[in-house]
Amino acid sequence: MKDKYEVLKLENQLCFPLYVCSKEIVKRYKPFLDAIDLTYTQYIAMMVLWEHKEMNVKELGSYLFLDSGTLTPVLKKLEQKGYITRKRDSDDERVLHVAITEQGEALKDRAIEIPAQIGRCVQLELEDAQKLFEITYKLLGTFGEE
Amino acid sequence: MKDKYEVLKLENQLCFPLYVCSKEIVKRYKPFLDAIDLTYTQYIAMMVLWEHKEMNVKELGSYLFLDSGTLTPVLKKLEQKGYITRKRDSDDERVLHVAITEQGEALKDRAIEIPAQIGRCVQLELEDAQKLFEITYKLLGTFGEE
DNA sequence: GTAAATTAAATTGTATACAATAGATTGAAA
DNA sequence: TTTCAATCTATTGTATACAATTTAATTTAC
Repeated sequence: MKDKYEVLKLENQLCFPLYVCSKEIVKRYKPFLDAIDLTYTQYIAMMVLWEHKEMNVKELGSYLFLDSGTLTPVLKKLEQKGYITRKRDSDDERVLHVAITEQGEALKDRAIEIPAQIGRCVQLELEDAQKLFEITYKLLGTFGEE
Repeated sequence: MKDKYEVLKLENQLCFPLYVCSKEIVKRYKPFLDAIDLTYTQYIAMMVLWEHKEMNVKELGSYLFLDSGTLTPVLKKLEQKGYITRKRDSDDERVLHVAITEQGEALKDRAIEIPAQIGRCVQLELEDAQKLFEITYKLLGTFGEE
């Protein structure tokens, strides 16, 4: 008879390899991101702003699945570096607008090679990468609902 | 013509949904792990020790993809709680052996329902879960090589 | 029109992660 | 055997994450 504790073995967990893959890939970004003086969290925040130019903290958080507790210090750093501005909404002082600066815009050209560089670091066949992308996005879609 | 910055859009990244899925699932462990007073990192360390009873920090780190910088405080916490012991190897004082205690062993019975509870929280079809497991483990296998 | 509820950010506290370094011990090489 | 290199754990410093709370502003109820 099978050990009833089989379900508690690390190798039988689904979350664990996901957690490791996430960490390991993020780690591989480091040398490339160091070159443009960004952390991974700062990088994904910049990605949203490269695309949308302007956004408040709440919206940005819903894109990134991060709350203000995480974003506030990240955005202050990006402001210090001159890549974004932070300004309160004049109609609703609770809301803080984050907007990309020229300097932040310029950073885009220095970042453009990163996705391909990471692609070369991560040894995954195209088919697997596509499937992984598909499944994780499907899962991610279930998180908003509660 | 397609925007050359397309590759920098958040929605075109593979790492991002992986990173979000990992975080969101780990978050879902919290209420269940709170009930047995473990954090996620403590939980996966205990999983290895439930299975192997005894192990040094280096080995444990290679199972968990964590270094001593992360593990040292985690293991000290588990020792405080009485779930493990930490003892230097008498032949090689550099090595620290971690071993499960009776109390740690007993915790296994309180944890045994957690995998099924998480399974009910995560809305993923069996086929997708299997595929995700397969791909992430394949990827994880490429990390050791460098 | 004002009290109560809600909302958005920020703050606080705890727990990871990890790079880099340090400290101690052991192994290897000469 | 003694010096140098390698190994293992711990420490330090930085940056997340997130729960819980706080603060300030706005909205809703009445």
